[in-house]
Amino acid sequence: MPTLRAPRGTRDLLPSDRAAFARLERLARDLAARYGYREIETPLFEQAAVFERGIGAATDVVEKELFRVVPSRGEERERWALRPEATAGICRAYVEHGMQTWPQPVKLALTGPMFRYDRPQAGRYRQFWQWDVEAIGDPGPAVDAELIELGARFYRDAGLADVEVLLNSIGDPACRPAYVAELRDYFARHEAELPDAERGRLATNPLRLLDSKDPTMAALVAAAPTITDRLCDACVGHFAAVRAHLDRVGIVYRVEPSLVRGLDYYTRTAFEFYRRGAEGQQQALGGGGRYDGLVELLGGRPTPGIGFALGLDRVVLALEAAGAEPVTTAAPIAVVVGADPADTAGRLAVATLLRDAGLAVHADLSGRRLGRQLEGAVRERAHFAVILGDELAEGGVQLRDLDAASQKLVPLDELVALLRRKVRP
RNA sequence: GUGGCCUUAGCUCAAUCGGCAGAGCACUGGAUUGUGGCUCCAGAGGUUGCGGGUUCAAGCCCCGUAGGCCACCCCA
Repeated sequence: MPTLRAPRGTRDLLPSDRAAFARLERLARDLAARYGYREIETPLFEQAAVFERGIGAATDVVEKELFRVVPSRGEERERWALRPEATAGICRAYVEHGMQTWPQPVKLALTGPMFRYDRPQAGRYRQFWQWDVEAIGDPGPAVDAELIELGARFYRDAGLADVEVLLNSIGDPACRPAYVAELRDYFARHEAELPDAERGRLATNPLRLLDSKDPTMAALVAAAPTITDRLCDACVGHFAAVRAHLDRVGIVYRVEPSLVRGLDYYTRTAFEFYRRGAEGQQQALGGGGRYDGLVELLGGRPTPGIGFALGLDRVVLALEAAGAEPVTTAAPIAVVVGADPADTAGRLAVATLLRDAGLAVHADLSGRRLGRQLEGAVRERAHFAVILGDELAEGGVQLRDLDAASQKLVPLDELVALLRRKVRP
């Protein structure tokens, strides 16, 4: 029989990994609530058109990385895809459920797996987890700053000190087309100097040439016209106001004129979070931006919006790299062990009694001798062992304090009260 | 999609020139039938990623393939 394994680019989160994720998810949920964002859940797959129209058919995410879903029978004409990100699906839900009639802005948050068919690499998986936060219906600029501050707080509270905010404005329909045309002209004049790999982008997406990592491009990019100088008055005003708001709440950021985002729906504000010193690798810890045209693109009324997505896998990785303490799972309060290895029913009954009282209790249901059972209890980091033995005949058990290495005989019907008192002094 | 390195027990790794596949950790059991992380003993655990080839003989050499890691690309 061939070895069965998790698909390429996916992974099992074993309890220790899962505990680290759970901690981040708890933090995300708490912060979302504190900032007035409510949780939403959308399907793991959508009609492919949601992404093709929303994200843009010419983007890498849609063109190369979409996981298409083909049903084995029935509905063959449906074209579905696993979600590569959350924003498009959330905006689809906004339109579908008439959220424009809710008090604006509609502030939503989602935590869950995303899927991209890409070659796996350090910190890059085909199934990965994001915390996604969206504010739909507020043109900003204050909400832009609020959202960036929220993202920065998440990293700080998670224990990552050296996260840097990169900020840019990439214009809007009033000014970006002219800029893109100018940029295309500029690179076309220098076409001979472009590396082969980059030349194809001249026609498809000249903006992407700006964040090329090819060192031979550095001088060319540095001399290229910048969007910052070509923004229309409205975008200039918006960008300045976002910066002013960020300054006011004490967020340090770096304006990065070459920052463009890979999804077509972004307008004006664009930002990314990087570990300091790790820029340039595929080590973005998160990113987001404004998408004032997206809701309309998906069939809704013209509605502004802004959001970000943080990669939980990468945050866990960054925490490990930073030498953070591993997250430990809660130890049981007590382990029920027995002198008669065969009496699993007795141990199970006493454990159930304690669990009825709300205590976290493990029962050693193995057939091994008492010494081994106690050894196991200690290794589970339990504080107490309830030892079942001959005393049971008179309705008593030994309650052993594993930390103090002492024990005493207690009547079974006082065990719950006693343990509760010790656990919650 | 492109390139480089790698793959032996659950994990980390040995195995001389091509000559009987091993250790540590972890796991299970035992050490005078009721007491601790230690110690000692034992057990279990392998199609050496997979498929071919060369050879009397392949973990080792050759070809293919899958997977992992790293980089490009892209992004989280």
